[in-house]
Amino acid sequence: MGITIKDVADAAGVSTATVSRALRGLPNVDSATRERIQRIAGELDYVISPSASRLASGRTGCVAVITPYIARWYFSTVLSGVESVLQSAGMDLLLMSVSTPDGQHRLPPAPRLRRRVDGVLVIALPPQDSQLQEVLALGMPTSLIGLSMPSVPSVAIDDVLAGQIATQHLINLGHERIGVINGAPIVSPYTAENDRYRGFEQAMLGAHLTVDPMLEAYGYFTIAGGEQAMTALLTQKVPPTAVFAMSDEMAFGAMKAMRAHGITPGKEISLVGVDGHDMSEFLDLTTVVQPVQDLGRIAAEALVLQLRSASPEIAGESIRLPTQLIVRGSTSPRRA
Amino acid sequence: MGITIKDVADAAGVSTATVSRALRGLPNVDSATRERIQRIAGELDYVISPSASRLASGRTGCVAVITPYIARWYFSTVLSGVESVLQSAGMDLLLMSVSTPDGQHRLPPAPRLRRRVDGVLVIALPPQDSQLQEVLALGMPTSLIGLSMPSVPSVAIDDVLAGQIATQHLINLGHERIGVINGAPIVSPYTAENDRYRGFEQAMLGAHLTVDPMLEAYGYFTIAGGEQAMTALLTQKVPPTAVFAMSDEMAFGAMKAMRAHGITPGKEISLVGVDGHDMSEFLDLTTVVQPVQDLGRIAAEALVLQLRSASPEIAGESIRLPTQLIVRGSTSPRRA
DNA sequence: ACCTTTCATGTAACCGCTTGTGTCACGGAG
DNA sequence: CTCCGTGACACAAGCGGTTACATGAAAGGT
Repeated sequence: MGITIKDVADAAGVSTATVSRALRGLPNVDSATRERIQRIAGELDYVISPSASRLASGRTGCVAVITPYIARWYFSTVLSGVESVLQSAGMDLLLMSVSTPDGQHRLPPAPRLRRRVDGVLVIALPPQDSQLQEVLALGMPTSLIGLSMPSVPSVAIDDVLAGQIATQHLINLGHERIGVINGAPIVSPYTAENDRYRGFEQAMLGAHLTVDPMLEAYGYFTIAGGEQAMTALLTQKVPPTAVFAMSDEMAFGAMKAMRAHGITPGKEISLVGVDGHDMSEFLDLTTVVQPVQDLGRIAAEALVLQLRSASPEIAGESIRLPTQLIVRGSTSPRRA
Repeated sequence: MGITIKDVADAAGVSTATVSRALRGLPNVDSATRERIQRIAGELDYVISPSASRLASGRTGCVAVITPYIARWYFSTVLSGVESVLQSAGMDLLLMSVSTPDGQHRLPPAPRLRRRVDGVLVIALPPQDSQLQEVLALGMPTSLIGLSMPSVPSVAIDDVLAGQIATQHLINLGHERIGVINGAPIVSPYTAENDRYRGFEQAMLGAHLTVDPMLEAYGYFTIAGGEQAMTALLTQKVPPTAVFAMSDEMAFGAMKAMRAHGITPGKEISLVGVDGHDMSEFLDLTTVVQPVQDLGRIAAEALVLQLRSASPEIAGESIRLPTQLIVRGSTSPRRA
């Protein structure tokens, strides 16, 4: 139905091989010939057939992005960074979510990746996740975003440090009874929340403060989760004077719970989050900002580079991006 | 390198044609043969090569989603609905943003669609957008989300009605000087903001209230845009007693501006938005909720249906989804 | 002046699957 | 007992590129 490479070849009076070389910028094509072919291809409005090209060359020019959520701030922001790079690189971005919008598990994406993409980018899937394991077992170029894992290239922040910075900020303000709003207590190393928690512990220990298990609460990484956890903390006999929430969205939920209890964040109780969520400025939340979009961007760049160089086993290195504490109204010195 | 259909055929002692038919559930295959082939394919861990299949059949099994933004709430939420459906339908989702994360224009996506996807889903691109025009000119099955346009199938809410409902709510509360925070004043029909504005006008006229141009302000569809617009309204000699913001994010910005002026939303000035943003409950914003995820879901379902039935010219109908006013603390009766 | 490179291009064999067209055996109708 | 319809498969021609290899002419070395 469409115009094929043969039509272009005939119109230019050359063979399809030459057209193929000319259009892809390969060497050994006379520049005059190349230009003529390009012109004719343009006039004919010729577009290469990806399927045919892929079949013949073995390369798909596709990268899959696998993510647990699409509609959450962190994930969509990473995604936008990834998309930006892949698009400029001329690669197709296949989006696959690991779970339904309702949070239910779905068919594992791994089988759908085989022979379909050249590389995979995985956003914040915990190392022990079975879906992630299957993807890694495919043995194709893969890098992780927002999570580090031994022997797999990744782009992430130093979560231990982030937790440390957030906690140290509260300590510097004179707080001693510091609570934590954490994700579900999964027994797994290498997750962001566990690293942040370790940073918290280190800061506390460094300041000779005790980590009180009574001041820890758990919930989902959502507003509702944070709200629930904060409510639990507030119903303690002696609530904390400051709280470290593992994410900004949890911190928002914590704010909501505080308000419901007549407490103003940054007055009676200080609150610090992690993320640098779009809304954090608006809500005057002190937070450890991470360069979320850059996470995606840099991971995509590294992957593209790896695919281009066709170095199969030179798995890229892991990259750590810096974070930054932004102090706002939700934290203040401990009241006397 | 991988296992091909030929390997399966040899192992099963049949021809590749039979394997192809058996694996795709086509008729005229003995059920015993089919099962044997399926079993062998499973044992061999055979996966069909998409490129080859696409080349031979002419169908790609891909749908492109074109969106102006990825990281904004509305767009990522629509996207999650779309992805959910496409994934269950076994179709690949190609994500393409029309602009960079910084908002700069990018190479038009249309050329990259040809021969690459079977259908296109476009999220909230205004009808006069050149990129949209190019996509439509491709003549492939396309449907629009969040925007209606004559002769192109779409899934959207009734934006006129949404504007009317929001405004009527303010009118019912006794407000007469009602301001509007609108998007940039583009001269184009069919955009969501223009329709919402028309709904606003209709409600005002229906209540015999005058639409005061001095009470209209413009800004981007972001927090910053809303903040800026609200600031403009607040510096009027006689500010409005109520404001209709075209989106929740603009309303958030308006709240920010109000606070900066020592005004509490819902007390001195009432505020209503449109969207049902995740944060609207948290911020106690009255809003006209639209089923954003369903927008994407239903559009994707319609497109899949159309592609399946292979009815090329039966462009699906346009679908209107309902909205719902949720009254919260940001609106209250006009003060005496 | 002759032989070897080098460069531009043509030839043709795939890449792995789909599908229209045959072929053959079987079974019921005449 | 022959004829024909039908179901189950096999055959083979594409689908539209890519690429190793062949070819021939021009350029360069001795």
